[in-house]
Amino acid sequence: MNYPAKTPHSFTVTTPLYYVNDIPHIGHAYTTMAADTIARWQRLNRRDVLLVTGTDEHGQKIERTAIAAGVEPQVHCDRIVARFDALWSKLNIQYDRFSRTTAANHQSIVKEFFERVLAQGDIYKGTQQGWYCVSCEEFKEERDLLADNYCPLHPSKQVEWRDESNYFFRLSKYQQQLEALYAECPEFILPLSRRNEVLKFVAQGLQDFSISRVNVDWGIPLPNDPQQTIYVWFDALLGYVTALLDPDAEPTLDNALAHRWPIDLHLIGKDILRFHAVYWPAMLMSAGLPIPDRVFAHGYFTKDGKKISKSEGNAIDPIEFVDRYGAEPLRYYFLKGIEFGQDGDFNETRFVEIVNADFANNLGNLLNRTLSMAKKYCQGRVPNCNPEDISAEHPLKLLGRELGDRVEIAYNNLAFKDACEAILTLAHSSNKYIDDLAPWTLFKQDKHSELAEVLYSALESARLSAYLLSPIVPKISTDIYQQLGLDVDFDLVCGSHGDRSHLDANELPADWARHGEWGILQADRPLGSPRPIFIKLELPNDASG
RNA sequence: GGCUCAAUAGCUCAGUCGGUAGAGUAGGGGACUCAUAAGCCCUUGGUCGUCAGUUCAAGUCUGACUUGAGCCA
Repeated sequence: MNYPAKTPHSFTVTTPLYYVNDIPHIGHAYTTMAADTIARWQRLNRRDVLLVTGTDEHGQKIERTAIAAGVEPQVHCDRIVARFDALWSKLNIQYDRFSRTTAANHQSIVKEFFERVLAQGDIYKGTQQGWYCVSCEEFKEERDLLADNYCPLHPSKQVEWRDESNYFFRLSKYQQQLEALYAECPEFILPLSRRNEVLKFVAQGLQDFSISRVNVDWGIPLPNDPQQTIYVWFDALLGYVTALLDPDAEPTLDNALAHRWPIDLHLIGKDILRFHAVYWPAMLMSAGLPIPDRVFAHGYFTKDGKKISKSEGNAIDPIEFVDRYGAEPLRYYFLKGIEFGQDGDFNETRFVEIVNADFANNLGNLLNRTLSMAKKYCQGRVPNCNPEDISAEHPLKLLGRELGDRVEIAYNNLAFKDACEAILTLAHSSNKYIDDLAPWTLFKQDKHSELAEVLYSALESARLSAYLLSPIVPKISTDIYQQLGLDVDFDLVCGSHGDRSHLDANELPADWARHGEWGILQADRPLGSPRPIFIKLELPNDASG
C-alpha cells in the first residue's frame, strides 16, 4: 500500500520510549524538555503537532527487576510509568501520546510488522552464541569484557553465556541502501559528529542481528514461534508506530501510518543512536516504509565536571531540583546553558547565575521598569504610538523585525542556545535604548510623543521576547503577556492539543498570527500591574563550585 | 589496541578565505535613577594545550606529542 504523504501542516516528534528499569533521572528529563520545546514551537507556528513519549517495558532486565521487587512485571512497569508521568507533569511537559510497549494495540502492530518483514524474507532462524549482558540486553565481544566477564558498561554485572537458537534480521542486506540513505539525506543523522560515527560504523560492514529471545517470558511472542519473544529493541522502536494510532482506531499498520508517517524528528540521547540510525531505518526498509526525516542525538552532561553516576552519589534528582528551583529555570538552563548536541556540564552556581542574569536582571527588569514608567507617565496604558510611524532605522524595530526569522532558524535547527541568545540581545538592546533616551527626562521636558515611542518600543520588545521564549518558559512568557494586558496563556495555545477544546475556548487575539513580528501592541490598551516575573534564585549556603 | 573529535579570559563558548584575539557571565570602577542595587557605560583577565614546520604573516594550515571526550555491533 502507498501511504498518502503526510500533510506539510503536521509535525511529529518523539522522545525515546524510556526503559522502565529504574525511576526517571535528569537525562530523561533533558530529552523530554527539548522535545516539549520543539513541539511547543511548532504549535506556536500553528502546525498540527504530535509529541510522542512513552516507555519501553519488555525484556529480561525488567522481568528480573520485577522479580527482585517481588511483583509482577506489569505491576512494576505501572509503578515506574507513574513516576515518569509525575515528572512530566512537574516539568510542564505536554505530550500528546504516551506509548507503552505493553499496550494491547502495540502487540498487534508488532506482530503485523514482524510478519511483513518475515514475508520479505528478512527473518531467518540461526544460532547465537556468545556473552550476553542482561543490563545492556546485548551480546558482547569477549575482547570487550572486563576481568572475570564483567560487562564494561555495567562493571557490577557479569555477562552470561548464551547458546540460543534465535531468529535473525537480515541487517547485512541493507548496508548499501542505508549508505545511500545517509548520502541522500545528509541531515538524517544530526549532529554531524554523530553522523560520522554512524557512517564509520556502517562502513565496517553490518552483521545480521538477533531479534528474538528464548527463555524470556516478558515480551511479545513471535507470531511464527510462540516459544520465543521479540527482542526488546525490535519491539520498542515500533512503539513509535503504535503511538500514531488514534485511541479508538483498529490497531493495524495501515491505520497507524495513514496520516503522520514518516515521523519528522526522533530526539534521542547519543547512547541509542545506533538503534535509531541503523537498525530502525533498515527495519523500515524491509517493511517497505518511508524513513523518518531526522534523528537528532543530543549529548550527555556532567555534574561539576564529573560524570554523573549513582555510585558517585552525584546524581541530580529532577523532582527534588524542581521543588527547590522550579521547572522553568531548569528548562531554561538545559536549553540555553548547554549547546544542544554537545556534551555539557551542570553546575549549580552557573545555573543560578544564568537564570538570574537573563530573567531577573535583563528581561524581567526590562519589563518591570518599562511598565512602571507606563503606569506613571501613560496612565497604565500602552503608550500612544503607532509602530508603523516608527522609523525603520529605530534600533529596536530594526532588531525586532529580523529577530523572528533568526529565532525560527535556530529552533528549526534545535539550536536552543542560539535562539535564547538572539532573544536576550533584544532585551539588552532595549535596556540600553531606555538608558540612552532617558524617558524620565523626556517626561520632565513634556516630550510626550518621544516618550511614547521609547516606552512603546521597549514594551513591544519585551512582548516579542516573551512570545519567542514561550516554547522554553511558557509560564514566564504568559506572565509577561498578562502584564502587557494580553490575555494569552501559552500553555493553552502551545500545550498539548490532545484536548482541542482548550484551544477553541481560549480567545486568542485577532492578530495572533502576527505575534512573531515586531509591532503588535495596540496604543491605549490597558496594561497590567508591574510585578516581578522572576524572583532571583539563591544558592543554598553549603553549595560549592 | 584502531579510529574520530576537542583543547581560546575565573566560567560557558564564538572566531569565516591565514592578515594586530571576541561575546555572555563573573570581578573592578564610573555616571544616572524609571526599575527586582536591577540596568547603562568603562575596565582587569588570554605565550589561543606543548614542540617543531610551511609562510612576509598561523588561534586558523602540516606533523609529532600531552590531556580529555567519544565510537569500535
